Amino acid sequence: MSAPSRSRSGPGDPPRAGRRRAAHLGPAIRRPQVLDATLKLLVEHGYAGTSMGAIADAVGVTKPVVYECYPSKRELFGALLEREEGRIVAAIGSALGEEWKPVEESEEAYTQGFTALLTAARDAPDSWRIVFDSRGGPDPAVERRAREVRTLVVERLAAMIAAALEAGDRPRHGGDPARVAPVLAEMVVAIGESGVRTMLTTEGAWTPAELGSLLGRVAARGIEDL
Amino acid sequence: MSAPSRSRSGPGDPPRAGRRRAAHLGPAIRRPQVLDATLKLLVEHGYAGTSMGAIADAVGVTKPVVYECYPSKRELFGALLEREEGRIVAAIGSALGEEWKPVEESEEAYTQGFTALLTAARDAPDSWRIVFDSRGGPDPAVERRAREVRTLVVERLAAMIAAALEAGDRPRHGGDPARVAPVLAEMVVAIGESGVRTMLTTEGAWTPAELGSLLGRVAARGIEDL
DNA sequence: GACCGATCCTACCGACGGGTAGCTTTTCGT
DNA sequence: ACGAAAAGCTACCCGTCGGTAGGATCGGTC
Repeated sequence: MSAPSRSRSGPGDPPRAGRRRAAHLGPAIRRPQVLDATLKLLVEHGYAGTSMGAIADAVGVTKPVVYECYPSKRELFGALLEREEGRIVAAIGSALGEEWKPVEESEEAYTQGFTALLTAARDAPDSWRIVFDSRGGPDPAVERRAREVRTLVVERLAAMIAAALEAGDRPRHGGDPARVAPVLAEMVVAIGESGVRTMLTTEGAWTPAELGSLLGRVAARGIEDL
Repeated sequence: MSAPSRSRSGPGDPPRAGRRRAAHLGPAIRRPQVLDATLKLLVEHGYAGTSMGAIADAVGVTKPVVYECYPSKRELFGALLEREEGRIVAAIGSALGEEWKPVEESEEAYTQGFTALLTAARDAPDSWRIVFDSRGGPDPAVERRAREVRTLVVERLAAMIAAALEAGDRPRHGGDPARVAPVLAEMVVAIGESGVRTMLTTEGAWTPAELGSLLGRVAARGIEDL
């Protein structure tokens, strides 16, 4: 699970165990295949542990074909991040919704949000891992982008929570909303991540709706009357 | 922040920019220095991105000296993990305490636990990162060990939460405690991690006690009456 | 002040990874 | 059926990395 090297043994680069010549599909078709393979390997072995040769093998092709799709390793991973970032942002958008619901319905709002998030996470878990769990990044620029996405999510959530805190006219115990909201936002995101982990490790024991409901209840109760 | 290469430029291995010969300290003294340097680099660049040469440079020494301390890269990282694992387990022990407090005081129990955790995390943040955020591990064996520590923590917490859920004689909405407790445990751990992140990113804006109190309140309220 | 073991350093090896040049095979239009 | 463009493949370059041999230096001892 951790040895990224392909099954090599010969002296030169090409192991070419009796693999058949790959079909002539062309860069346009190959590019998404390359990204898919890269995503999988990246999650398993990290950036430095993922070699272009291993990616080529995973696609069932040789290195120059990969380089025909992306001119360098950096650009490949940059493109990958961009694609996953798009997926994440779209999912987050639908999970958070555009408007903050009234406080009375906040539990329902959280439940819906978590459910949407968990559904998206179940359908494309690696996309989430790459952003929320990004370490050992490609190079400073790409890694920074990954962190920025997370920061963006947390900030948007923080703004929504701050608005909700201020809207409520009950006594405040937690101090200044502007100070507390970011912490709570970070926490809500963490709760979402914990849900993703739960779904992945228990594999089918929970449905997104079921788990989302549980998480939503906990999050809403924890935050209300703060 | 992401280029693990040392400042090399010459053709061979040794850059030897005008560094002075290191003092004769010996393996026994050097070993902890090597572990410290390795931990720092590991957190920054991941396993594959951390070279023995870079470690040597960080210690202010050359590669053979590092190999005098640990016979291989694998063993070095194994020893590192063992040390950090010990620190973590000790901190967790004091954070969780030995007994589960009555439900009435659960908020206080959580607060104390989080505060202890955050204090430990503040004092040795990298120890935590390496375990909770372990990806691209050294080799299957070592990486597995890292995950086991996390699993252990979550399991112990789950047992305590399950006990607390069953002890409470109030109506249950969340379903079977044995099913719900692991999810909540995962969540509490996630909340703790979010607290660590908050402390790291806001750098001094929160004290462990203050933040621990906030997190404890949220966690306790979220879980009680479930 | 000369010896000696412990310690460190220079210089190197084989393997692997990113990246490329140029040949071979497939595919497709005519 | 044939030729050329498109796509893949082999074989290689160069730099870095894990790891090692053997010479240089330090620090204490007699």
